[in-house]
Amino acid sequence: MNKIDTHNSKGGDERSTATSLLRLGTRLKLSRQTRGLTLKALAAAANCSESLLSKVENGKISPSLPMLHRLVEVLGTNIGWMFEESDGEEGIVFRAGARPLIALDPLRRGEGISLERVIPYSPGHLLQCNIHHIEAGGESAGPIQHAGEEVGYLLEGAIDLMVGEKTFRLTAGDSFVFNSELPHWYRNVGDERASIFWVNTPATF
Amino acid sequence: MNKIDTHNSKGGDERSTATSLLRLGTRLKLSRQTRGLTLKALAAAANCSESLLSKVENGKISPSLPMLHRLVEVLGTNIGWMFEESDGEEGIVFRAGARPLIALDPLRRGEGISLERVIPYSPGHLLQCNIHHIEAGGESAGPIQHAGEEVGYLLEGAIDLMVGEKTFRLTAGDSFVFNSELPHWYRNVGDERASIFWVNTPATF
DNA sequence: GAAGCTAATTCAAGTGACTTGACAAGAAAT
DNA sequence: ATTTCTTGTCAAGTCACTTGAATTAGCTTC
Repeated sequence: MNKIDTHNSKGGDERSTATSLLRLGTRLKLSRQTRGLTLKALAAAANCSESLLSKVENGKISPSLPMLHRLVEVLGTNIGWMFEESDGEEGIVFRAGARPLIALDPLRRGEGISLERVIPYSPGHLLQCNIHHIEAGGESAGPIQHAGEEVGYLLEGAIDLMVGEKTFRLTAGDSFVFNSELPHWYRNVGDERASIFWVNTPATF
Repeated sequence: MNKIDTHNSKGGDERSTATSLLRLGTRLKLSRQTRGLTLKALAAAANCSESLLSKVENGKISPSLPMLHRLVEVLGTNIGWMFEESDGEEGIVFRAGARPLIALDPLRRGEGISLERVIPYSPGHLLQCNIHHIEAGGESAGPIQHAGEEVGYLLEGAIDLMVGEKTFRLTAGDSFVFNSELPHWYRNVGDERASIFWVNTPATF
């Protein structure tokens, strides 16, 4: 029996099976998108077809365990996280070092960058918040533009932050605010890892 | 002369023309996306081709004034907004130690607390952001409730954060997120100053 | 162990949103 | 008037993702 959820269940169970499938799919999709991967890319990396992924993400089928395992491996999460119950009331506090870490796809989102998720995914959040860890020499890929506002605080290291036409050299403790419409990107200019606490409005992904 | 920007200019101007075109395009695109319209839909509403819109949004061509007028009309903005210089440019970066510091009224807001303003007060900000410095033994006054969402990160020290019915002990590096409607307050439980990087959506959401 | 089922997986074709390039129609400059 | 712009259209192309039919793998059950 390879699948996650048996279908021997009948009647009332069917529905909850369906929604849990969908939740799994949603999380997988989110993980993928956060990393800037396309279905094709992920399929290649996890050695399966795009089609399969599409169906899994949309809750049409449930992946086999080996399959799911390969997926979370590529995505850098763990299976547990995919099934964690949504954090109503709990999940207010997240401990240092216990937050999910996501490596970005170097080609699409930037070189040597990983995101530490501060706000877990669940629909209805007004804010998006990650700690960007940038290895020495790392930099974000091409400028990004979207609606909203960005605010951040440099926890450690030194970066050049480019916003609009200007470049700013930031060191630990410096902060910034700007309109997301302005194209922006950054580069680690120190010898060590730089970390930025970064918050922005709507998660218009 | 139908276009926005003349091309008689030569040399150095060309570049700025190009970027201003791109900015216009970006804003148009943003307006469209915010409204959830596709190129096709907008094209139909503004009576032009998708292709044209695509080019305008990508700064490949500049729309004629009548065209632009129809666009902003459908999008419900005005032409002026499309060209407004974004206020930003200045006031993007705030240096550690150079941010305005505000001592809270002990009676009304809390004991031994000062706020370091990260986002300057000015209308039109979507976010509110302060670093809360809490002296040893200090605590916020009675619980606060408002609409929106809060996210924070403990920069240094140790605090007890009370949200709803629960209390959490936080140390440096821990983070939290919660709905602003939940009553919340905090207390410094360490021997030294505690600092929290705190972001919230303004009540006007 | 073969027969039969069910559900995961694939391949190939389809769709929707956007882009690009070749060309037509107007204005502007000569 | 003719040449040279540039906006605008049409049709073809691309990219990311979906859908559907066909195949395959993994159990059950005889």
